[in-house]
Amino acid sequence: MLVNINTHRRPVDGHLAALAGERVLCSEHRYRRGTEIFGEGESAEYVYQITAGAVRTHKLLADGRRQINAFHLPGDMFGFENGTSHRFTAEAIIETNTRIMRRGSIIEATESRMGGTKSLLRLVTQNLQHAEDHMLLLGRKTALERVATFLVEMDARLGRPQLMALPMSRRDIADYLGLTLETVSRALSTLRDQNLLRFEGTTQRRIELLRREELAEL
Amino acid sequence: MLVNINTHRRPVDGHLAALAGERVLCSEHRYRRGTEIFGEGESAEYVYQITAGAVRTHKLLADGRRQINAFHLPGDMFGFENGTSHRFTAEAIIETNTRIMRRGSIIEATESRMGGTKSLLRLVTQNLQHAEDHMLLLGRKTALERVATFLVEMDARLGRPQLMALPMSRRDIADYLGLTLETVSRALSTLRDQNLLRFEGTTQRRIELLRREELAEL
DNA sequence: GGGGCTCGTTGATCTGGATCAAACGGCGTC
DNA sequence: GACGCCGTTTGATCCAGATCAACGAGCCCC
Repeated sequence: MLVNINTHRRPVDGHLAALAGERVLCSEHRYRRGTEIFGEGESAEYVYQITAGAVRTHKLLADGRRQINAFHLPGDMFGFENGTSHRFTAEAIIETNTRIMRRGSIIEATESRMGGTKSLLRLVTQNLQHAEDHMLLLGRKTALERVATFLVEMDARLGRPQLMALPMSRRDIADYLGLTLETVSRALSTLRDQNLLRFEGTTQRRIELLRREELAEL
Repeated sequence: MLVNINTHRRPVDGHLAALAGERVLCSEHRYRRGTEIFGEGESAEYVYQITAGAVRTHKLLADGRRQINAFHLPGDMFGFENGTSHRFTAEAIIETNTRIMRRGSIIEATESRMGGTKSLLRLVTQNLQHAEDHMLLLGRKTALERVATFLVEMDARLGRPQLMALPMSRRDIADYLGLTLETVSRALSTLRDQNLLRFEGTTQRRIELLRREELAEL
């Protein structure tokens, strides 16, 4: 991971900077498509916020089975850890820019600021809430429900665009939803056949949702 | 027959009380077996810490499918919320005593105390860490692996007793592991047949783990 | 003591999604 | 343009775990 780091002060905008205030050092960092941001077990020095791009965080079992915990999009923060080392691996799905700051700085900054605890707590409980919702999906939903839930989630997080351009592969989606890539592909085809969505062009990663309400009620 | 599962009481050394300091009001509350502590969607006024007993937190789908997020034992805290309402239901599995305090009080107390943010953050990230581990289990482990993981988790949390007295039913375990109760029962019988565990008496809820290492490496 | 619970185990069968396999484009390289 | 490499779709088959069903043990209440 030998990418140059430009350390400088950032203007207040977005969660991380706003939380920390002007006094705290943030630096920017760029990752190329497919590169690792940090690995499971590495020491956790920084907290990250995405300014552009997309990141996946996952855990691996010894035999290669992979579970993606979450996809992170611009504005999202990740890398909060309980102890001193990361509990999962983070990788850039596409070219990604991040803003990073030291864990310690965040805590200090938070303590010296009224209301800071509440905002910091909100960032972490947002991750927690997502994890809780995802456990329900993984434990109790069918393949079709999982894929529909995924589409609705991504649609909302991308701001309900006319055309949704997914950055991740079918395999990534499968590992996120606890399925195989074939099952994801079949579920998408089923939804297409039910006129709930449409593929734009031949690339299969651009999807237009045709009836959001019906998708959502799965 | 009422089994006392708190013989291995872990030091509750002041998580909630220490965090809050002496100034903050805590009150105690007792819940009978099977009663609801709070429901999904209710307003979230309090944070809870168990002093004795066991609690399950779950989400429900409209058709009755249930996913248990976590089992909470003495010393554990739960009820942290992002917004103003609970995202899941909490119920006492057995007779349970809790210490409760207002959300707001915790935040205030934390802010007025150096190092408080860090301890509070740890409590929440502990929940987050558990959720992340559980997603891997739900998304990518086999039935036998799930049950083995569950046993190892409970064993550790109960302080590795000679004899483990599980407070929860097979259905609770199944809804926690994303399985059916029959599959849980079969997995336990398989492990018994492999001499990895033994049922004590006829009640089936007292289990002695015979070879912890082999269980853990599943 | 007996009826009616609840809880757990075990057996038989079914099925949703995994696995194995093939084929199709798009894309980059030579 | 020909080739190989991905990523994706689609088809055929398989199987882990769900579902359906029976039964037994413990417990409560009358």
